[in-house]
Formats: sequence, C-alpha cells, structure tokens
Amino acid sequence: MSKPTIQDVARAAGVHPGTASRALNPGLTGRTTPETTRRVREAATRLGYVPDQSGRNLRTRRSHTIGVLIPDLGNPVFPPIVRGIEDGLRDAGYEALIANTDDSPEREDQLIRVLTARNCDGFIIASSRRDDPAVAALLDSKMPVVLVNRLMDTVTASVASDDATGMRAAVNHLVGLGHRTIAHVTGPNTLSMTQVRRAAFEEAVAAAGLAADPGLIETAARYAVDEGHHAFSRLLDRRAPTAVIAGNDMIAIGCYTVLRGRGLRCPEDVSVVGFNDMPLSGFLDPALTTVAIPQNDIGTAAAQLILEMIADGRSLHRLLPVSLVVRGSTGPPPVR
Amino acid sequence: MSKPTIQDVARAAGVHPGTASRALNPGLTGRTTPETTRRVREAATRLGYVPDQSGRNLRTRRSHTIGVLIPDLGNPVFPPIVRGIEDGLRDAGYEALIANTDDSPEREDQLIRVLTARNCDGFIIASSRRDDPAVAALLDSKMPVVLVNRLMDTVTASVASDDATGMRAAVNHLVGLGHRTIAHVTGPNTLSMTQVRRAAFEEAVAAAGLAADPGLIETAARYAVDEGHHAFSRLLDRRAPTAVIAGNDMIAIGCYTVLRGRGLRCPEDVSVVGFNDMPLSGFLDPALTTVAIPQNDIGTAAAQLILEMIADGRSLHRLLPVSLVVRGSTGPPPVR
DNA sequence: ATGAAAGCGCTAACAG
DNA sequence: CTGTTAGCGCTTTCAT
Repeated sequence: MSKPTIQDVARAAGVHPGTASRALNPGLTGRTTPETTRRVREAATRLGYVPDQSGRNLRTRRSHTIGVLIPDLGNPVFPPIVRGIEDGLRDAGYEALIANTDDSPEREDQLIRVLTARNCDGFIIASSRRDDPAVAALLDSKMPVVLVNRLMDTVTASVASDDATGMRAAVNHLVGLGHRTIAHVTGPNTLSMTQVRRAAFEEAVAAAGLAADPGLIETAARYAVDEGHHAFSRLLDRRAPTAVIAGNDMIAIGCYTVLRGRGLRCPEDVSVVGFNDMPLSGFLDPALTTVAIPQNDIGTAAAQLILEMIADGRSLHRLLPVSLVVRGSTGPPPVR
Repeated sequence: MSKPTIQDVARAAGVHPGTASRALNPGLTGRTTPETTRRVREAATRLGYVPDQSGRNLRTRRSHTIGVLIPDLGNPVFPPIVRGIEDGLRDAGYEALIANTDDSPEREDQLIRVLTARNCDGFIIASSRRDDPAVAALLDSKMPVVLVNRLMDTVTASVASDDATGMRAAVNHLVGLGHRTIAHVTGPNTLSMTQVRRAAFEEAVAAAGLAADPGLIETAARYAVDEGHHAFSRLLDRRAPTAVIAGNDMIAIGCYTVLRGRGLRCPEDVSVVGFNDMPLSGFLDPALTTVAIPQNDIGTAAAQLILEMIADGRSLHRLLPVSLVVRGSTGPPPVR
C-alpha cells in the first residue's frame, strides 16, 4: 500500500477532498466546522497522511523553497553564512537550494533559471555584481530577493556587514600603532563590497591626516589567495608600506606569501590586516588581525528578511555590526 | 510575459506538446525525427524554456531531489565535497537539500524526517556513526542511500577515500625520514573513518618494524582544533614522539598550537602530518604535509552513485585514491 | 513518428 | 460551510 492521498483522508472522514484540504490547511481554519476539522485531522493522522509537495507546489505555485546563490562554497567565508541561512529557513518550514556561481555571469544566469524552474519562492543572493543583468531581471520580475554583502542600487532588501565602520577601525588601529604609509589591496571593482571598503579606506586615511597616494592601492582580480599575492607583489614593486589592509582574509593570506617570499617579516617589517575573520584565520602564523563580520548572523538575518518579504512584502536594508579582532599580524612600524 | 511552458515551445515548433516533451527528454531520442528534435530544441532555447519541475515531479512521482546530511559545513573538509555533490546532481537535473547534523543523533533523526517529507528520492549521508539507528531505519525502508567517508556494516553503497593506503604512505614517509617514535592523534571512535585510519597506522608501524606502543595513540573527542590540541597535549605529557600523524587537518592544527605553546619547533623538533588536505592547509606555517583526499571527486562520485541506485537499483562501494602531499611540516627527526 | 487525451495530487473559485 | 469543478505543467499511454 502506497502513501495515502487527500482523497483517502476525505473518504475516511466522510467528506469531500476540497473540504479535507481546507480542514488540513492551518490558514483556513474557521472555514470548516470544528467538528469536521477534527474528524478530518483525526483521519489524516490515523492514516499517516503527509501532503504531497509536488501536487501542492504545482497548484499553489509555491514551493517553500528559497534559492541561495553564492560565489563559491570553497571560500571559507561562505559556509558560516550558508549555515545561518539554512537554519533560519528550516525553522520556518523552508528549505534552501544552494548553488555556486563561481562568479561567472553566465552560470549565475543559468542557475537562476534552474532554481526558478523549481518554483523557488524567493532568492538570497550573495554573488551579485554591481552591474548584474540576471539579478536585475529577477528583481524586475517581482520575485522576492535579498542581497547579501554585495549590493545593487535597485534592490530594496539586503543584509550586509558595516564594512565602512570596520575599515575605519582597521585604519585607526594601524595609525594608533604609528603607521604612516598604509596600503590597501582591494578585491575586484565589479563588486559593491570592494567599493565600500575602498571608499572607507580613503576616507579614514584622509581623516587621520595622511597623504592620499593612489599608488598605495592595488586591485586583486578576485578575492583569492593567488590574486591577492599578485596584487600585493605589484604594489611592493613601487611602494614600501609599513602596513597593508587586505580586501578580505584570502587576499591577506596572499600578502603573507608575498612577504615570506621577499624575506620580510610580519608584523616586524609589515603589518597585515584582513577582513571577514573567516574560520582558521586565527590559526595562521602570525594569527591574522582582521575585521570580523558576524557571518552566522548575516545568514539568519537574510533568512528572516526573505521570509518577511514573502509574507508581507516588507523589505529593508540591514547593516550588521563588525568588530576588529587584533591578533599577531599587526604591530608598530619598523624604525627607519 | 511569464515563463514559457512546453505548450509554448510546441506551438513555436509547430508540434504537439507530447512530441515536444519527447524531443526534449534525452532518454527518448530516437522516438522523434532528427528534424523534429532539432526544431523543438531550437524553439526551446530560443524561448528560454526551462521545464517546470513541479509539473514534472507530479507526473513522474519523483522529486528530483536528494537529501544531503553532513556534520557541519563549517568544517573546511566538507564544502568541496558538497560542491562535488551539488554539481554532480544538478548536471542530472537533481537538486541537493543540504542539512547539518552537528554530529547530534537527535538532530540527524529529525532532519531525516524533514527531508523525507519533502519526498527526497534518495540520501547522501556523510554524518553517520558506526552505530546509527536513524540511518539504519532509513536503509531498512529501502530508500536509496549512499554513505560518504563514514561507513556502516549494513550499507550497500558508499564512497570513501582509500585512507588505509594514505595512512601507510604517511607512516612510510616519516619512517623514511628516520623517525622511530611516531604518535597518532585519532578522531572519535564512534566513526568508522577513525577505525580505518587507526588500524592502518598500527599496521604500518608494525610493518616498519617499530615497537607497538599504545601510549603513542590518543583520541580526540571531535575532529576539531581544540580537541586535537587537548589530545596531543595529553600525549606529550607521557611520551616524546618525534612525529605525529593527526586524524585530520583540524586536529593537525591543534597539534601545531600545542607545539607552539611548548616552545617546540615544527618540523625541527616534531614533524606533523595531517589528513584530508583541506583548503588553506597549504597556507599554514609551516605548510602542512598531509594525505590529500579527492574531496571534489568524492562528491561527484557520491552523486553519480545515488543516481545509479535510483535508476537501476545498482549499488557498490567505491574507494578513491589518495596522495601524500609533502610540504614543510615534516623533516628528519632531531639528533638526540 | 506524431497527435490526442488522460491524469499525477492538490487547492482555489464558484455555487449552493 | 461544503460540494463541485477545473486546472496548475508535464509525461505517457493509446491510437493513428
């Protein structure tokens, strides 16, 4: 004997399937007699009835499923965020469909289609570029969308860390240690996150009374170790900073490898500050000083936000607080 | 304009929806004229047609969804495996529903129920303990299940790395360097993985003609940095090994922190070997010598296997090759 | 090889 | 409040 359908339940309860459906749907209580409701529910539990999701999805065009787009689960920043999302959604009876875009616009576009075909009720997207036609089209289609950490002008709902404040704290930390020549290795310019962190860097440097020097800023093609390595290497070929703030922890590791390759010590010769405080950053040698973003909270906030959008259409921007974690990679500048 | 349906494609191609369906379904090539197939496919791509899964699921009585249970996405070993699973499944039109058990039996049991209610067509489980009633019940129910890296006696389908061979390579590497006192910090005994690695360690040590010394083996309560730290600390309190093989890379990091805390250098005083070669292990200082398991391949193999089980009921055990990656954390033992 | 038609399980709109 | 009916998009059987 296979799984019971709502027809079976209706027959057992002596009512019409439509009535059984109403009795079983929590949102429609009051549309059936208490007595009927009771009888149907009793029959359902007795038969071990579990509503078939496929039928329900097809009819309601709802799947209780959220598409989650991230650049790459292999980047250690994302797993904690994804966990936050998953747990937040599941507590509300939703599931996450997770997909990696590898920062490829084509792949992102294709994945949006695949997930749309699954009738996702909404999307949480952490992979968007500032100019992103696929996401823009999704927003146009009135699909609920929450952007995470990478924002776009047109979006109405987002969750991000307060990177500007974090960057200021990082710069002030270095200035307080006595640094006067501070470099910044940014991520790719296509991302809003890069812009925010870079603008805050320039602002904080100016506020500290240091000379603005474009030569102290270099762009890594991706938020990855090797690209960070190349970018910082180019920077060191033309300048001699006593400290560098990396666009994120992966780039910071790239800075480490450059210093090691050139026989420079960290923090004695050059201090390094990262961004994100991803897992294991504290176990690097030296332990990385970095701006910690609340990765798990970002995930749960994104989950909560998308659910609110689906329920009431409410949408807002949330900025979550960060904190500077001072470890062993920063110290006073060398005496010249 | 909303999403195109197969009706739209059929109309555009001038054929009946049924024919369009046949032309689009890869399994049914030969049931339509090459010309028809071409025309339908052309119309489909032109319209950007993506089959609606709810309709398909309802009709085929399949959800094209696989439940994936892992201990914790926060452990850097798992993201690459999960990526392999996701990509492997998606290429075949399946999606993964990922859930973290945090190694809690209760949570695992509950998650299995949640995912079963979603009509998953099968499960890929990387969180099973040797004695695991929830997974055992799932196996009993004839649900297709593939176990990953952690095996059980009763399972018929599994994917794992060839840990025994890897462990032998690690031991031989150390013996070749001249080490005669080699320690092993294992993971928890509840996992088959731990057993396999430990048994292979003892075997390889014996095969090298070294004395078996139970005092050189210590168990970490979890595959985590802090537990690895505590376990290795206990071990060093009673023995003075010149090398240690950690149950995995997280435990290896715990060994690093113990050595650092005691003023011992790696590899000059004590060599350390890890297991898994998780991301960033190569960027630790010293770069970790470790047994690399093909994380991505494990994921894709698991995806392939579960799809085969669903399709033909075929099931088998796969053991994937590993390789020792020699980096900077191993060297000759100190001269006494 | 293709067209026609039925139906998977469910719920929303409409009557009564 | 409940029965009736229709149909979501797709695949598959049955004709032709």
